[in-house]
Amino acid sequence: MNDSKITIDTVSKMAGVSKATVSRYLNKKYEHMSEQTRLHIKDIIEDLGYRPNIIARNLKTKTTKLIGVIVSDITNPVTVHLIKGVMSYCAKQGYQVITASSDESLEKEREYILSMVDRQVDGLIINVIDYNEYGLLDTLKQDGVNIVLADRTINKALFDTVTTDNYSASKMLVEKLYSMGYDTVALFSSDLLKSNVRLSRYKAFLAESRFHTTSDPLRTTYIFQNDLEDEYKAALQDFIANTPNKRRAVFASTPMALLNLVNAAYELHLNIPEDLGVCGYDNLTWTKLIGGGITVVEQPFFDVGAESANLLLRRINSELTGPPKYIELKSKLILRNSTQIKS
Amino acid sequence: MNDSKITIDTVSKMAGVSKATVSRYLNKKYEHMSEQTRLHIKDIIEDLGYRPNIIARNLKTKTTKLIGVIVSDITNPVTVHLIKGVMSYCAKQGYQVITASSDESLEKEREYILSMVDRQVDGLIINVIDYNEYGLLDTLKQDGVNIVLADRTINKALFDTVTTDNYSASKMLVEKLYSMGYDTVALFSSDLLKSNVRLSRYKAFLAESRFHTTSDPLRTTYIFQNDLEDEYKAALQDFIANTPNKRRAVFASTPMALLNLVNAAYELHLNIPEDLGVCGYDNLTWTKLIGGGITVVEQPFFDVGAESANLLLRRINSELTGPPKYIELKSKLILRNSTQIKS
DNA sequence: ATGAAAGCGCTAACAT
DNA sequence: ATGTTAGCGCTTTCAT
Repeated sequence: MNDSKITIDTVSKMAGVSKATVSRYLNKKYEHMSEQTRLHIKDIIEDLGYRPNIIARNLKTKTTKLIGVIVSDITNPVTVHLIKGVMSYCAKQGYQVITASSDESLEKEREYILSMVDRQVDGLIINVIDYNEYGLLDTLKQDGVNIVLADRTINKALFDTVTTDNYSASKMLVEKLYSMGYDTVALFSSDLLKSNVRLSRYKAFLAESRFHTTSDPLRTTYIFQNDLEDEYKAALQDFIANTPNKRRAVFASTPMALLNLVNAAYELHLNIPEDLGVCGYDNLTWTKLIGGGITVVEQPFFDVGAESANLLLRRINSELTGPPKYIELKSKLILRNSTQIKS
Repeated sequence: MNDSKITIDTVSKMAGVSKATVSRYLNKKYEHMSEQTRLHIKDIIEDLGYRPNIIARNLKTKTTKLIGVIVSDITNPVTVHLIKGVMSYCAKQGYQVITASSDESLEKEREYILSMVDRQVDGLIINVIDYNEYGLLDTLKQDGVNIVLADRTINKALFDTVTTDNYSASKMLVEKLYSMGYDTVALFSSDLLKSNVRLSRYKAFLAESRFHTTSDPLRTTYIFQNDLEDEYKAALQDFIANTPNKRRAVFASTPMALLNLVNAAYELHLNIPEDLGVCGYDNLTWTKLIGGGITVVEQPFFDVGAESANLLLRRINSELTGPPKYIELKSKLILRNSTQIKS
């Protein structure tokens, strides 16, 4: 590949020292080394343009400084920030990242995990498939593989986990809507069974709603199995029809629901925020601009990634021992025009 | 990590054969091997749950089955499809992908490239920083590193390149607008100097416009240095004011420009498509729904990634030799409501 | 059809 | 402060 002829042997001979000394230099073990030889080796290495063979080092040290990241869908805009967070933290610590997208397939997830373990990654950060049975992960853990779960959780007691405060952020959002003056709030959610993240938001909506209204919040809860445009339109029409003369808002608990909701409002010629308050997950680029800005919950996915990496590297270096950590990072509520109540 | 005690040696002893034979089995060199030993080794390996040490293999064979991908910005929604294309193709061929995002920094790009080369990746797919001076890439190429440039180009004559038909797709779009009945088309573009991709679209706009209108197309060309909302609003106002009683359309040549344009139209209470036809790059999720759907050019980024990987792997395996290939993949024009002319 | 043995390029005990 | 040496776990010639 590069001038693979130049090895540590070449350097040691050119420098007139042993391989061991060169190796010490490479690993910055300068303690018992004369400044003279250190400088000399430095020169030789630069002259030669020598670069150590990482593979040989890996074989010897049984550590690769490679972290495997498996995400459920790399195409999801928020996932990318998670990956970026991991990469950013890892880069600082001299680790590199190998990524794979399981595309919501358990089989692929399994395959990639095994393949990464075979490659001797020092640890794994996994954005698991929902309702993973985690048999494989459990086995790997027994074998001493370091694993951190990011965003989606399986079993807090078993695996280090970093996620966001879906429940409390959703509660806070609903609370905020009522306190700003809305008197009825609906939930628009994509299929609940697919994800416990969605489930948390759903539960938060129900729990918080009961503090603010006497009517059954289930009556303004709309779940969409297939995220079809028409379903949203019908649901929104229903909500409007059932809430005449009310100050109403809709909380869309996924980005897809939010986009469909905004579109339904547009098609029904409902003005945001005059006829309808709108808010939801996540802070995607378009939410800043459309409709004069849409109120959203922003999940700190970069931080989730970075914190996952932090946890993982500390486990790897045994700076962290003991039972699994469960870390819930705080989301941010971004108030925008779409929930500016106009009385 | 895993039961690293189990090596090829363990297997060979358990099976009562030599390491060489086991190695042959692992590499599927069954030609000169009795079915009996083959099956026997298979059993032993399964019983033991043995998995070969990839690092040791890499050291010996000087090949890692690892491909490095460096993108300029992993946060860019279209970039992700490129990565996915690479991963998908590589996975099929038994290669894995190591990714890094240079975040538009030449220094980071350089650092990641070197680090990947040190890791002995078998090849590199790079979505280069614009206006890269490519000195490093050139050197690496000399040293025999396989490199494919994806999306952004440097020098067709020097590097295998896979990109999209920015010029011709943009021309086609402008042509389409006029042939559908618009009589004046404006270009909204983010800063040109940052990217030759944008430059191609700009040139295409000018070239094609001259076929359809006698007025100077530069008069309806708006370039935004900073992508500020107000710049877009002012530009749009200007365009509207200068084109009374015209059937007008705007071509936004980047996703950012498109989003800002849609927002400006909204703020100025201009209806799409009644008052203004709108179209642009790229086919992001929100363009499907907002405004009843926005006409866009969809670049085949998944295919760009897959084709890049294809080219690279063929170079690696010497199935492809000779001068650099330059491949331009066709974009797709997706006509939607936003350019439905209403006379 | 299979085995023996050398060696990939590095690190780390152990010596000196 | 530096050198010697024995591997790490594979693959691959060369024998047989």
